[in-house]
Amino acid sequence: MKNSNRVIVSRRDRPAKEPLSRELIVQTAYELLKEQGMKGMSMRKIAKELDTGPSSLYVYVNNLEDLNSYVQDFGLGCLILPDAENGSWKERLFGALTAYFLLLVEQPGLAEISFSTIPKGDKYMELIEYILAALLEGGAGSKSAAWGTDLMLLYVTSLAYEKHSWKKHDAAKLSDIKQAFSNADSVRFPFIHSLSEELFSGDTVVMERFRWGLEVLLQGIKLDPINNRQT
Amino acid sequence: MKNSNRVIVSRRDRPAKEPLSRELIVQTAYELLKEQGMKGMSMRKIAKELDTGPSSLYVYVNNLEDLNSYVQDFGLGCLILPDAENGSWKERLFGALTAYFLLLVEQPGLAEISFSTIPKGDKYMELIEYILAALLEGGAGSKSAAWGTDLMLLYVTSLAYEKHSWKKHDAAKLSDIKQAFSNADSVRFPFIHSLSEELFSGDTVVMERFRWGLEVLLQGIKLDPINNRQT
DNA sequence: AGTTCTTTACGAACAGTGTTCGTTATGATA
DNA sequence: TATCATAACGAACACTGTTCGTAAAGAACT
Repeated sequence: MKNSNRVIVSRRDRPAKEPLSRELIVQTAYELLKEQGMKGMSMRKIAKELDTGPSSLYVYVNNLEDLNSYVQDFGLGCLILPDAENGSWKERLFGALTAYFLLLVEQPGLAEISFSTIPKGDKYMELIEYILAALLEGGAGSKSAAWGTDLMLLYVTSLAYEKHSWKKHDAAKLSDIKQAFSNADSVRFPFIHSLSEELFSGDTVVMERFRWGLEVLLQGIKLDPINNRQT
Repeated sequence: MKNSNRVIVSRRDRPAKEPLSRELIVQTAYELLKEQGMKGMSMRKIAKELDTGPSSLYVYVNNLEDLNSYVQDFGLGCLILPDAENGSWKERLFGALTAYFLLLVEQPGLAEISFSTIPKGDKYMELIEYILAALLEGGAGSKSAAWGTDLMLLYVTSLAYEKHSWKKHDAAKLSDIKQAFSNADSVRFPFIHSLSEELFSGDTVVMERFRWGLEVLLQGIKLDPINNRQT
């Protein structure tokens, strides 16, 4: 209609543009996610990157939420779990969780996306299986192992996301909050006042605090508070 | 200009409309948050509810992030901490965290907002102070108490948010995932396969699982894995 | 070859979003 | 009564996810 006799010439610099595919879309999306976080991974920006319109993507992907799942899977592809033959069960457990945590910290977009997306990819199931196995080998009961796996993964994801979320805010506001804590009314909030250092020390020694949390969780799980609860 | 001789008649049904104020905005926003979650708490919807334009709100609030903080504080106003005189330190600790958890579960919007917003209100500081005090009374060291407080609050918020996030997805997709777990390849994922019941049981017995997690955390914190770490 | 049919591509539009700007109205003070 | 800071707000900007109708390209079949 409006431009019937238009020249059908490729609108892109590169001569033969790679045809669209879900793989290509996911890769491009992940690239944007790494660079600019979830905010930069919009349908329109992905489409622009692929030199097409946003509607073209919907051939290969149902909606953004779907794409999020695929991208999460794709990102988890970089996760390398420790060899299941070597080391004690605890070393393997901590090794896997640390690898997962480091990946989320290095790619904060992945941490971001992992919170709003229910993981259902193969790689994530491998991770669950790996941790379940380690906990069971460590002597945990069925329920403790299952709930403990959930708990540990929740911990890792939350901590990584929290770390990212705090980093997003400008340093100015952050030090404002620190000040609010150390300047806390020592009458109403005596403990916050005196422990403000410790409350924020986790910010600088991330890995130490992470490791501490793992240790806490593991010790608690091993005690199995369901079976031998001490009121 | 364009409509100079317009009739200056109140565009609203109610005759004398309450003048704007931050309080009123926050209240209205919280009402929307309770009804429709964060998605329903947009500047435009709040403005519409107050029968005005979105730009009017910016007199009393810097931006949406700011408003989120205020709304979070406002919502936390409903939190009732157990009387600090009665009961053991553990009863008070669990009482406070349970009250917080129940509030977040009853008002999922609050859980949602608590994740994207750094808490800096008075009410939240009261909560921190309360838990710090309980842990210290329970015999935790400075660092354990501080990091333990963070850990327990992170746990409560994350679990409440996770619960909400899962509920948002239609039941169809959710049972799909459950199926994916119980149908998991029993060769690649033997443990997931055999423990799929336990992995999902937390969905139905929320409070039991919540309580279990608290117990796990507390046991782990009490052991203070920093000072007596057993490699 | 010509015709049909399905898949892929994509421009335009819809209904939203947060935020800013410039102008108007209001109420208190000088 | 005149002045002036503040409050209110319409319009616009630059975004967002998603849908719809149409156009092109290929494959399959007559």
